[in-house]
Amino acid sequence: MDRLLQSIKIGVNDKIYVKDPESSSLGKRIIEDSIIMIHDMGFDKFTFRKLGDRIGSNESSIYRYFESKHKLLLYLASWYWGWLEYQLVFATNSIANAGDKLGRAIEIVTQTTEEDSSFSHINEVMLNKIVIHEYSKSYLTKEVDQENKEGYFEIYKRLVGRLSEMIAAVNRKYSYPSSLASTVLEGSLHQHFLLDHFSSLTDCQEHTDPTDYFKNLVFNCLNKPNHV
Amino acid sequence: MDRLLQSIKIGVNDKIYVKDPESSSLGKRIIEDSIIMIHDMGFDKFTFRKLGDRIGSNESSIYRYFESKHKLLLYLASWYWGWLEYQLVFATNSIANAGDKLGRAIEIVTQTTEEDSSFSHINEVMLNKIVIHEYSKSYLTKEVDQENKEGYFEIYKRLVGRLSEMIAAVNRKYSYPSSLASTVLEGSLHQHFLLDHFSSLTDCQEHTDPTDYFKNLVFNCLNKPNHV
DNA sequence: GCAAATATAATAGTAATACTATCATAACAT
DNA sequence: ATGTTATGATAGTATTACTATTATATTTGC
Repeated sequence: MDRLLQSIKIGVNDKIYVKDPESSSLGKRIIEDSIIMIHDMGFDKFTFRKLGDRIGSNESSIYRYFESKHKLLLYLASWYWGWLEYQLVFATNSIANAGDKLGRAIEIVTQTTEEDSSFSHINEVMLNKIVIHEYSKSYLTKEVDQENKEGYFEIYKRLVGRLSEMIAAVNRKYSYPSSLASTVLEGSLHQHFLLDHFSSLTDCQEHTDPTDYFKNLVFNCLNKPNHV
Repeated sequence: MDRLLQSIKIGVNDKIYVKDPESSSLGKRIIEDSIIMIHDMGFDKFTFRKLGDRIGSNESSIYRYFESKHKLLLYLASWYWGWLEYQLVFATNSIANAGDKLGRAIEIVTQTTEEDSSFSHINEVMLNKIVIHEYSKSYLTKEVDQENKEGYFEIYKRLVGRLSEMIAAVNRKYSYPSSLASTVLEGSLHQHFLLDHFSSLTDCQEHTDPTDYFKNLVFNCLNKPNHV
């Protein structure tokens, strides 16, 4: 990706944080290092105290940015989906043919994040792995309905909506565009997880990856099996 | 389901528990009431202390059966998948035609559990909801590879394997039978979750349910779109 | 350049969690 | 009646996920 990314800002719902972490250097270190730590030790073992120790700051200062580690996870996930949405729109915007557009969209949302844009403090490669391993925990809670009402999942829902519309544009008669879009997004995370931990449960490997699988799946569902 | 269920025992890996909960009445109450409590309050807020209070037993006694609440979740999930596997085999065993067999299999694994068999202390309706809301938490951990080696996910893997073979039997040329099988099982849980909490992300409702969606999806992938 | 405002740090404290350890008692089997 | 096993009661521990308070930097306005 190019330098445009340097200047765009992902618009995370401001109710997710107490103070915008993009507004200070401490905030940026909280984001940068929490990504590394959650990636390395997992969300469950990650604590604000450990993060404070690592960045040479105090636990209480971190609470000035996020009221809980759950909110921090919501923030990281929202940022990731916003970033992916940007990639999606950027890469598909100029494609006129609906089938080509959808094919490109599936590539964007299912492929492994390979490169850190290295323009920001955010390591997208690690963040992608965090989303694969931890995203479900952000909504598999008793508070999900309340938090959904407060808009904490807006970006993700918008992304599913975009994919759903691209699916519908290819075949208006297909009955399940939203279910298929949510299956591709969630299923992609799951296939990548299986690849790492349960390889017998997936056919994806070096030569066939989740992208191939999902393109085949989606275009077969839409009765355009030879499109890509 | 019939009385056969009364006498079969689901063979959960015996490394998951310290003492077999099926071997005593306290053990059975632990299972019975933990299902109700996890269903009602969610796995995160559930504790052995609260369970002890509820069943009039002591926290320390519960630890004689399960060394952690994580192991209890693994037990409940294994039991559920074993039970579902039994349903699957029972319902599809006598079907000769590969397409019919697969269709029935998809119905079994994607439909909402509607009836408590009421032969055992286990409420399958609640357990199904627990699996929808909590199953991911049993493997989204840093210990997953170790626990996988110890066989804690055997039954689930066997179930994916069975479904995968049924898929392959319908179309030997299809390249992704395992990925598709895992997508159906995991995706079904996800669609049921969306139905409850993010209805805008699914097309499943009263008249089209996850079963319809996944039958359409699978048979389209296998190029037998008119089979069911 | 200085005071006021704001941001961050340090320290302490709390209720709950997820256990472990020890000892006592109840039930059950021979 | 005795020994064995299961369960219960109590206490204790390290950690977690915070909150509260006070002190010290740092920045900003004038």
